[in-house]
Amino acid sequence: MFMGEYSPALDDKGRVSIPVKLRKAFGEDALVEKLVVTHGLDKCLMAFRNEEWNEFVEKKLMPLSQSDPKNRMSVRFLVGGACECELDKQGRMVIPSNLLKYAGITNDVIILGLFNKIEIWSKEVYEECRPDGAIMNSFADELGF
Amino acid sequence: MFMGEYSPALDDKGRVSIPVKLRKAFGEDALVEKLVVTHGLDKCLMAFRNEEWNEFVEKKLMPLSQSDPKNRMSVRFLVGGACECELDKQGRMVIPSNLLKYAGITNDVIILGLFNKIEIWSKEVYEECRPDGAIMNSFADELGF
DNA sequence: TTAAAAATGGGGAAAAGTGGTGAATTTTGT
DNA sequence: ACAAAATTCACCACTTTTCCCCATTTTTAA
Repeated sequence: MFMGEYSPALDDKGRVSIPVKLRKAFGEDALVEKLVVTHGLDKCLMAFRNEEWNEFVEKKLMPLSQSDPKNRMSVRFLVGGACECELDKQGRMVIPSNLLKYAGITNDVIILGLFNKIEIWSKEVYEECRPDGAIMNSFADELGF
Repeated sequence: MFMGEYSPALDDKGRVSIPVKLRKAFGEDALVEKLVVTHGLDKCLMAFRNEEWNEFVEKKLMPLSQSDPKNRMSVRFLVGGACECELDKQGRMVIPSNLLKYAGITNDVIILGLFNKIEIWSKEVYEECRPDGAIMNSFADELGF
């Protein structure tokens, strides 16, 4: 289960290092070695473990009717944008330039763990829309706090 | 499984190079050496491995009733437009000029991997209709994000 | 404070992409 | 039908990018 916020940097070679806490999120022994990265909703990227990605593609994406232009665009957005990124021995991965551009990532990065997925943001972009306590007021009751 | 976005160029000789990641998409050892290219839905071309193309033709196209004029047109569009393109030792293929014209391809190209097929776009054309995050909002629930 | 783990920076080898040349085949004109 | 020209095709060589690993710095924990 992914959780938490981290802020590594994009180095000169386009690498982002994935924190060990996230790599260990699915069992202490087996570090995550590979992530599927693609366009996220909002101006960010999302990354999945292979297992989650494959399940998602098979169950949600492949059944979509290709006669609907909107479905075709969605598949292009998600699968056409996807990249299987291997982590090097130090836990870093190279993110393709088209994805970096989409998310507006140039230097500092914010990585969020969100149960089954990871979100990757440009720090500047994320600070613009970072959620604060106020947004929770309408939810507090139904969440049971 | 094809995935990802790539942007090679059409060179002076009408060759487009297919990225190694796509050529390896169906097993590390066996690089794709040949693709069947034909008209795509929307203003692009689509390309298949022989296996996928044959299955598609047999299961979807051949059963179509030839008494329906719409079916006859579909077969002309897909089979009449198809070309078996071999890749050279460097992974490039020559695309017939009628297909280039259909897709409006003159210089820069965008290639998308979409699980069982590859789409080939003119870069200019694709930028005009490139999907963004907004298109996904209506799907978020049903896709399970 | 010290040791271990994690993050960061960098360099070298290998792979992939690109341009180009010569042979072979097809087309054209006489 | 034959020769010349043009186009196509296959492969070679160079440039660029990518990948993988080593070394150093920084952080964390004992």
